[in-house]
Amino acid sequence: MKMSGGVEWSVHCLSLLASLPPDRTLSAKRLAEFHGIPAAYLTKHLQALVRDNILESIPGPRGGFRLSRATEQITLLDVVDAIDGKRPAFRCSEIRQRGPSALGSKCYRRPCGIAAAFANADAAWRGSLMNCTLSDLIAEIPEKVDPRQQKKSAAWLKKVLG
Amino acid sequence: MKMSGGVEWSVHCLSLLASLPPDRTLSAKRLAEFHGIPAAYLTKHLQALVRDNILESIPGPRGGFRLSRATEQITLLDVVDAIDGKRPAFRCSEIRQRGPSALGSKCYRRPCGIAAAFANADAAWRGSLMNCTLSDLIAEIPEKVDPRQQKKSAAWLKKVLG
DNA sequence: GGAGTGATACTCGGATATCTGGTGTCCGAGTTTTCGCGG
DNA sequence: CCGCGAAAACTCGGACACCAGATATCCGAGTATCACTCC
Repeated sequence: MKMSGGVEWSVHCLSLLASLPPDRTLSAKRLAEFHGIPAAYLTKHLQALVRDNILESIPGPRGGFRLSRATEQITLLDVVDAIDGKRPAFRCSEIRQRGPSALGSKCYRRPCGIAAAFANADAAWRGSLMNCTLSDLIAEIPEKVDPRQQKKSAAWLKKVLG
Repeated sequence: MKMSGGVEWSVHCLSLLASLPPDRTLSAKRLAEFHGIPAAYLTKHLQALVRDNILESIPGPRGGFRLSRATEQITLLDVVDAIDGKRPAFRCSEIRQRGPSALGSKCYRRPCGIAAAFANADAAWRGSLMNCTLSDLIAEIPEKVDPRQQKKSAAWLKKVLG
């Protein structure tokens, strides 16, 4: 079980986009350059974020992407749902309805106990992700990120925003 | 993000194995027949359970598989780890160490805040699975499974064990 | 009748194909900017 | 000097290859059983 690597890219990009002035944008090319990742593939994921109303895209020169909502209104769960899909990891294939001791389909109105247990775990996971907003992640940058890197990032931003 | 379908098969098989008398076994062929799933592929997953000391395998005629521990000592997390692997779904690729504003590798002793957030969610998920034992699942069978199916299962077991 | 022995049938176990989904890349549609020209 | 217009350059967006891991299968190694033979 592996989550798409695009989730990690997306969260880092959102964090960077949150640090630029209002109404300014960064193109997919710039975002990819900053993180050292392939631009074309990153674009694919950014489009998914646009579809879920997490980012806004501006076409043309001086265009690019910017946050569509306040950082407090963007949770990690939103990003995971947009990139990796909303379907749970465990999917009940109803094998209890197969085999020699199965009954008719009408006898299985109650959910399978095994599927329910995994649904609980999934809910706990989603709950944890839902409680972590982009704002929370940004708030802990000053204490967790090396000040020198913060300086370099700010300088890079100043240069490309020119 | 999708978990291996073998996890579902495994839990169902473990539940069935828990219901047979001590020192009796069921072969992979029988287990597959009961659940209506391909036997050869099921064998692959059962072998993984043997490797993690959840099942014991007996070779030869009248051989098969049986639980290696008490049902209270087998959690859903044990099964997931055995079948799907112990690696977390989110894997930090350390993209913070890449790009134009990165520093030397020695400056990243603290874990990435984003990875930490996902690690928390993963811990919540694992905690939920760890708290659900095979014994718990079996305990709720009488109230959740149609009595007719319980009858048919018992009859099938009696036949193949005969 | 009982014990020994060989063949047998059934089991697990690992090595081998196939296939879906994620990964990565490319080219086209659209829009804003910008440069040049004319008034 | 100012307004207009066309070309250009840069952007996003979706369509097209590639690759890894899961899915599915098969054949070989090993062992308890069973039948047969011999004592």
